Amino acid sequence: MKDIEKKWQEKWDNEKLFESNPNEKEKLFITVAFPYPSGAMHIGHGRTYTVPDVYARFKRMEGYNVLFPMAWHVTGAPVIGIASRIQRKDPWTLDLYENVHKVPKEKLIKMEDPEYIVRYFSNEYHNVMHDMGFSIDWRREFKTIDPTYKKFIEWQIKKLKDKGLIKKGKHPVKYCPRDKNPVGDHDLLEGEGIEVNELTLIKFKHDNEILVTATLRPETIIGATNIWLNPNIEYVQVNANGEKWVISKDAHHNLKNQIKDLKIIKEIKPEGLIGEYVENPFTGKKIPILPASFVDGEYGSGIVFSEPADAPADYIALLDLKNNSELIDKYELGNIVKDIEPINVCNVKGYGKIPAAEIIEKLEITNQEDPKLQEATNELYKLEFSKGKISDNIPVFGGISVRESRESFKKQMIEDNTATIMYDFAERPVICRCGERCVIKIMDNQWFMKYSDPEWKEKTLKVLKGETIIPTEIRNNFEYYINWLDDWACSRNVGLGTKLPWDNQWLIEPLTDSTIYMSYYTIAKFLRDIDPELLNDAFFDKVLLNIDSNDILVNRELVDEIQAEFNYWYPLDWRLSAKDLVGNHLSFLMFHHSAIYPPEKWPKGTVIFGMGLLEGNKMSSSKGNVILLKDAIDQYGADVVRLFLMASAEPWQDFDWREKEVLGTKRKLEWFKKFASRVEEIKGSFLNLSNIEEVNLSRTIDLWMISQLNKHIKEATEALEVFQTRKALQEALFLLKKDIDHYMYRVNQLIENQDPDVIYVLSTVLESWIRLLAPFIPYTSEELWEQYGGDGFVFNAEWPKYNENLISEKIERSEYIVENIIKDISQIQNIVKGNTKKIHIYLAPDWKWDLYKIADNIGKPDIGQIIGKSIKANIHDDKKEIAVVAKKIGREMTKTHYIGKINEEQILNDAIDYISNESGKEVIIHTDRDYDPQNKFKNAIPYKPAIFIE
RNA sequence: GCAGGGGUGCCCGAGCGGCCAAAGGGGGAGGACUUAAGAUCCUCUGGUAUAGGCCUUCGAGGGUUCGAAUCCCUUCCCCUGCACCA
Repeated sequence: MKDIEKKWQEKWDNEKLFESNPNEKEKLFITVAFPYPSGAMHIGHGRTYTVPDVYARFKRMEGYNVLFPMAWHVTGAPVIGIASRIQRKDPWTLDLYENVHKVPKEKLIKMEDPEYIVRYFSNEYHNVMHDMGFSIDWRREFKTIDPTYKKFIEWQIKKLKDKGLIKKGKHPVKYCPRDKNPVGDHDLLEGEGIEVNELTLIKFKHDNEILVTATLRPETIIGATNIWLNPNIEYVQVNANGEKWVISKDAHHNLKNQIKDLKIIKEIKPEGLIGEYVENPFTGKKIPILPASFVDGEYGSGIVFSEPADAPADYIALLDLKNNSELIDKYELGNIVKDIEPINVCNVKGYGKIPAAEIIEKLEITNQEDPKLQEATNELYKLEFSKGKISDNIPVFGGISVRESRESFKKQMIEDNTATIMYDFAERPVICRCGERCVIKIMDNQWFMKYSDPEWKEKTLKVLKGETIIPTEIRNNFEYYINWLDDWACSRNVGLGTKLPWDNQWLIEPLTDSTIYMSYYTIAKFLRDIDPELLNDAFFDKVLLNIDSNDILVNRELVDEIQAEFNYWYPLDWRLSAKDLVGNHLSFLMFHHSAIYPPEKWPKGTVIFGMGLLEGNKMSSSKGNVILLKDAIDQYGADVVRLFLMASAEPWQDFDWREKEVLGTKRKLEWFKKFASRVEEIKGSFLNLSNIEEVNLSRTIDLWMISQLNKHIKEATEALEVFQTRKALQEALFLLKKDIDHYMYRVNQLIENQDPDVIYVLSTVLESWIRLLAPFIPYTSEELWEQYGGDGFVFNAEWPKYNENLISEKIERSEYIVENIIKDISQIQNIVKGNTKKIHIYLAPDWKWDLYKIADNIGKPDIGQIIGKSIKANIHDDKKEIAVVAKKIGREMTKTHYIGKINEEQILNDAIDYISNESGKEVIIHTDRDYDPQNKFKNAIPYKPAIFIE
């Protein structure tokens, strides 16, 4: 197995079969999203890259000049994190890379260098892809940190900036203060998937300082009855742009990343504030500061205002306090507390004036420490947000939906400088892998791609409109995402990558640097030999956009050649990628193509992939639940892996790697090889497939086999055209094999006699079959092709053509009738259980065929009409019998379509030995009622002869 | 919550108005071959029936139709994505 793989790899490489250059043939350019090589390649990746390879090989056999390139996306931050974790000897990371990614120890220590990591894995990817037999033109391979590629990216980003599609702004990110880095979910020890909430900070004046409260519901400011402080946590006074804010100490830890120069002035004792009054900035009303234990110092600002009508926590805290005489006495709050009552703010169906009170009662919450409080808050929050309205008694906003009013309140208060925005995690804790508590940091001076720009969106939708999307359902997703995409932060301050040409402190974000790189493939083989310094904007303007200038530094002839190559291959015919990239990468691709290229260079098709499962569970490197592709190849062979991956699911469906089924696939492949040698064995001499002796077939079963072959070729071809690899293999391998099994079983006797027709049929099947499977199992196919006299490489062979004339419905029906008779006989024998000797088969007389035809013309089982027309046509004398048969045919016709009269007598005589063998009885065929002791002849109808067993 | 996609026989999955008791795998049962095992091939794998039939089934309920797994409505459940991350 290994030997054969090595043998063909060498031959393919030596012949440079995969190197594609412009020629007179029709071109086809196909790419898959390039991998980010931060780990070893597993079988999930194997599927991703096998699909385009199969398609590329198929299309080459169809006569296209196909370009299938590959490169490595190494820009970005993850490897930086990995490298530093390896440097830190983080046990989890070391274990992952040693045991899951199987990096040898001596290489692992070198992975303290992020560039080494991507070098190591891209190299490994390359080798595994080579072993898989992928027909990649490796001359065009590159990494996204190559100096020449960086030049291309600089050109691209400048183009977008010139077009006004990039702007400055700021954005909150999850951030680790110790690593001084933004963190993604994969960088977290705890808190994966936790969302970031936008909170409104509302400022309540207290003397010369401001108590800053945080809320998700700024509209409830109208119903604020008091402020809650937690006497058990630490508070500080900080300087915020000249204002003196009071917030919790923990809040300062987070907020100093969001507000510039947020310096602590002094510590504040919360006890001193309790019982004091502050001013509601919206209403001007004075409200008291009161103690509450539910207030979380880590969340928001560590201070909240109380709106007991709609916030269950506020409501219960108020009750708690009213009943807590100890606390009231301690702070001397008696007079203050007793007067506080909830103020109605929202109305929502199903609740009265004080929704918070009702939900607390419903969930049986008894105090502010109750964990169910969260549930109550969430439920009411969602309900009021989606269905609530501001109460009519409230001026200006009365009757407006909660959803709308929230924005108005927020906007107005921010304008009045009585509020501002902050961000916080929806839940806690969020811990970085380094062990540090994460915060939300506002990255300012960020650069953004203006994906919100309506004109750009519109143009992008045009790109989408011109594309074929497979599967078609995904088109809706694209539309949705393109419309929904907001401005995208396209600059980063850590990671590998290209710097922003006009703002050197920033790196270009990795999804932004990989949007039109498919164009780079077409010219990469030239650029690798050119000094990057010569690759200025003028060069790319000329090559990619045909904008001429005197600034081009590269030799003009070469520039022309490069430009011609780009124009030959572009636009991209197919882009393949995984589902999770629909909302970003694949949409960005459309955005950027629309912005930079003219319509004739816009992409033409996109295919979306599903995920991989392993024995029914989600595949995941970080959880160790993967099988490395390398190991799979070693264990089963590349062809088996390819075959399984292509056969078990369509590309866009999730496939499930199950060892039992992989082994089944392996057996099928072995069967195929054996079949080839079996054909030669039957022939008894050297089998030369390029020189099959023609014969004239006459037996139904031989014609049937040829018909099936052509049918399967047709179906497989049509399926492959639209990337249905599973369906294609279903036809080209499994169903065809089933038919071959059946055929060989049927002609068993003839095989022994070396019947020339059978040899012809089998040779013809084999010859087409090897070509049919060549895109899927290239090694096996080349080997068999060579062994049985194929011409040249099967790689270059012509894709098998089906002959529509050889696909015959009547032939197919004939075999169906034979099989049905055998099935019916066995069924009857099962029921009667008696001793039987002979089987009589009665064929339908001509007039019943006429009747079937009349019924078919009517088109539906309308018995009355069938009888009427039949009598009128005078097909038979006995009108009663016509009625009986019409009823029968009426029932049958929906199941068995009329396909014209066929010669049942000949068909059954052809198969009489077979039927007799299968049933173990003597078989007699009758065309009349000469011998009909049980009156069965009358049961015979077309396609369904009557049976009598005696 | 919003958006998209699904629920099919023991399991995975095809089918998306009548050839549907429902392709193809896997698993199971029986048979042929073999000293045996494996591999391979054949048959069966919803129920029932002494003549090829009948009955029940494609998440649940209702409807359209001569006819529904397939179309429409209602309902329950599951999966994926929701961004600054490749």
